[in-house]
Amino acid sequence: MSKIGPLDTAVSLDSYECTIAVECCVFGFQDNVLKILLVKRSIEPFKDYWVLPGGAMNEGKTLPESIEEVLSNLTGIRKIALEQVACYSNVERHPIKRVVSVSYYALVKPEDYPVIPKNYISDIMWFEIGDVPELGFDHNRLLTDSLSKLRDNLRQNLVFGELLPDLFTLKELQELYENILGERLDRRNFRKKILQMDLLVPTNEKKAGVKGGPELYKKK
Amino acid sequence: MSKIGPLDTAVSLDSYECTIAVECCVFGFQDNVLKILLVKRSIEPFKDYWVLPGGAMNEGKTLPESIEEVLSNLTGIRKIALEQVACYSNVERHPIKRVVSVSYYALVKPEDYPVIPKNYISDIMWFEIGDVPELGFDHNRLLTDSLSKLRDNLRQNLVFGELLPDLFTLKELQELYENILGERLDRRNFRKKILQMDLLVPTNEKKAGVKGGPELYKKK
DNA sequence: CCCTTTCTGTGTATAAATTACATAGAAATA
DNA sequence: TATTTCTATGTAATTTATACACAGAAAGGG
Repeated sequence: MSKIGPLDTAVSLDSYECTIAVECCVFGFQDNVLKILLVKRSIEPFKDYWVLPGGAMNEGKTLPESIEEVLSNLTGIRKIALEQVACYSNVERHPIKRVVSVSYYALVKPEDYPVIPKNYISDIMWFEIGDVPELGFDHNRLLTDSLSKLRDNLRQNLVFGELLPDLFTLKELQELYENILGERLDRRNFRKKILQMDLLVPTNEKKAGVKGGPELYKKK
Repeated sequence: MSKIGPLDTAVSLDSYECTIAVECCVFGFQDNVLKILLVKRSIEPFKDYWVLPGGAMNEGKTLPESIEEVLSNLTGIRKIALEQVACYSNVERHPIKRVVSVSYYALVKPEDYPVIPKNYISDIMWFEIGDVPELGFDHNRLLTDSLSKLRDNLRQNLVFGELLPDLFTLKELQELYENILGERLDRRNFRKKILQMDLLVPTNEKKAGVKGGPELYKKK
């Protein structure tokens, strides 16, 4: 095989190599607000800054597999649905070395995943979306982009992953929508629209402890 | 700085590194059909296969900058609007070494860019979207994904880049839409919808050589 | 136990957006 | 100049989205 030039599709054996990182916006829904899982770094750079959980892609693993591993190591979160958002390649986005990051988002039920800071993380916490501080690296940007993508997906389909319990009322679902989209919705129109999507099944059970005795639904 | 573990956001100085490639779906519109620019490889792997133009990300350049360089070297195409599509990381997607690819798409006027095969490319050609052969690597998949994204973008906004000349008739625009979306549209409804977007300006000029004397428009 | 509160569940009228569809006029061609 | 083939345009019908009010169910307090 002769010398390989820049036009060749990335086959050059001496082509420039670079660290690839995966970062994940883990969204949760708790106390009736949309939250995001952040971790606090105990090392430089950006020591004591909050950032999105993430880490380097591993040899022999795909990006989604690497994300799963990172999240599993950190939070016990496993087997969650991930959605790829974008790829970030600014040269100076990491102060020490060149890192290209691929971001994903995931939707989980916080109560299913008790979180404990491990490794080089000094703290881990769910933040309300409105209360997110200045993050390390360019992670505010990643979060903004992920939230936009989540909103788009929610508007177009009925995708809310594991943000709700298995059984939920239509009101709970509506509040989830309102929180993510950041706008209020009409109750009757929302019910009409959601039900005619034909993706929910009524269980004929009523939610206890709530006035009016609302019906519980589950995903089809 | 102490030893750095997997949870750290890609700061480890000895973290796994990997070649990153950029691949671009360059769409053009010619002879009234949507086309895609493909190049034929003259080296292994996938020698004599058609693939999307692409190449390794360069040290010190972002991904969009790297794409620009690759395309410029190959086709003279410069300063085009790029849209990021997705990132591909299957371990075995390149038969020789691990390569993670980030794909983009671009929309150009083929007549503006005479293409000549250079470097390790033995041929270069515009293919009709319906006539694309089996491509090297996983590039059929990349192409499919880019086309989906283009369709989505076209449906939602009025984005057709440089696929048309500066001045064009509404009929030409409609045919572009029909070609990309793969469906026929009603002429009157299309005109109504497009014009009320308020993104086109009439020029009060008529296109010569065409019966009916259709008005020429340009982008606002 | 009953009264009050607060939630659920439902329908209809209106407005807005989308779709279907036909004819008269302008430019080219023979 | 007659014919062909294209452009330009409006309206009615349908579908979709929005606004809105009241009766019944469960909980809580006295």
